[in-house]
Amino acid sequence: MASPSNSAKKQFNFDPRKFLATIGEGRKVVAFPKKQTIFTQGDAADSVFYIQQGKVRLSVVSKIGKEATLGILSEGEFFGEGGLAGQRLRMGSAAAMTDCELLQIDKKAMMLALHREHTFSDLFVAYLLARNIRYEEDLVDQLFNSSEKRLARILLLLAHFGKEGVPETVIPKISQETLAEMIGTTRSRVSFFMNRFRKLGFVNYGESGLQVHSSLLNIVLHD
Amino acid sequence: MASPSNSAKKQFNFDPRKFLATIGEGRKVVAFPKKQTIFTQGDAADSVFYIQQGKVRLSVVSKIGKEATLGILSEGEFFGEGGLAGQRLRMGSAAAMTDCELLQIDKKAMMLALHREHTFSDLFVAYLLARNIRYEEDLVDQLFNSSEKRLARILLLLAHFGKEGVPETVIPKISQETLAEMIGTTRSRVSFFMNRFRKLGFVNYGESGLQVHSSLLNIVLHD
DNA sequence: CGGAAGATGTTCACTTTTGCTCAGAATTGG
DNA sequence: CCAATTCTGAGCAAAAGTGAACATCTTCCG
Repeated sequence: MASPSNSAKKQFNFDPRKFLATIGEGRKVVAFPKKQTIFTQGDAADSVFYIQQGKVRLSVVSKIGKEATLGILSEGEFFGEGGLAGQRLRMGSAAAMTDCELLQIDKKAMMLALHREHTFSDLFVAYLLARNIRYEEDLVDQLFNSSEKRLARILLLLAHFGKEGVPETVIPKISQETLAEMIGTTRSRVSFFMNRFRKLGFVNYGESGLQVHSSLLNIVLHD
Repeated sequence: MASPSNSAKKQFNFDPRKFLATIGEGRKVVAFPKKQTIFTQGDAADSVFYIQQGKVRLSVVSKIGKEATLGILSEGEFFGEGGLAGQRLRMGSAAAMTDCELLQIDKKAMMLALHREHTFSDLFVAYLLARNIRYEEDLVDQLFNSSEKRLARILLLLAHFGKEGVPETVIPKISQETLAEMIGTTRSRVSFFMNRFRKLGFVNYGESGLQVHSSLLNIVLHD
């Protein structure tokens, strides 16, 4: 999975941050400590965020209180862009998973910049395309696969597979609860499959966190 | 659900087709009769389509041959835009559900136009935002709801609810098979729920096709 | 250090869903 | 018009997933 910032660089060969800086008034750098809420479902949707540092979790709560996690975003990604499409209110919540440094851009300033700056517009289009692809893949995954496969896929994605063949450490702390919310199942199910994966040698709990072995791909790829 | 073309018009106040016409070389109008394949999973992804007339179904086939329907698109929507984000091959298939008139735009021409024409770029961004929102909603629906609720939601969306309070006729022909592929369940399940909905008076098979009553919303909204 | 709060591992009775199969209805194309 | 498909409604056993409970483990702090 190419991250949006990477694909933007690859295709257009420039650094997003440089162009974001040219927006001028209507933007500001904001810091959020770990666990802090950035915005909540129901807030006014009058700005867009760009992640300079850290990880952000997007989630939604259903009428009956069930929670779902839509994604975990990292450096170089945008979020909260629903307002640009006319949504008045936030349809979900965003929270800092680590200490974060974000660029908060007013909706107005963002729309002006998109209309004025070719390169910025190119960047944002590249981001939206990448995000579309990711949502589409997540949806396909939900339509096709069992919860065991969905869990395996999310673990591989979180481990940044595809960079090197080397087993890489997953984001140090991610609870089974959050994993369950991402794949749409219960925590006890996640616990059950995690133990199975461990017994089969696909993952292991090292001191530096959870390690994912590429052989886990077998679960995803098999039939 | 606002269709992309509507939201583009609402926000930017212009007609997409006018600007698409300015692309010049690198685009052509193509017609597809009902049921014809437009492109197939695995084809080279070297162009983007814009729907001028008709309805198009996007689908994906899994390794084991299961099929999923990702969406049914209408006039004013783009599809096949994955290539713009660097995808070399089509990740799914597209087929005409009705006789269609499409605008096929070369990837190169599209990227040039996006970079050159402010208004075209604005239009495309609006489309991508709308599409993102729709995918996000579909994903949330999958994460939260049972197949019964997912079916009810899809029926309401297909019936264009929100336009008038009037019960509207669903797209004349949509098989239970396709419905099943859209919500990620089996056809027999769809059959079961459709009968239940009918017995409860939420839908009925009129001579003009399937009619959806707004009371079906109760199924979606009730805990 | 010692709670308190948060994670995790496990179990278990229930529900829901799947994956068939089969037979009748509705459509479609000669 | 008939024959061949393609839909549809049903039923059922097996599989998967749910929700809640409860007993450890860990971590975090005062």
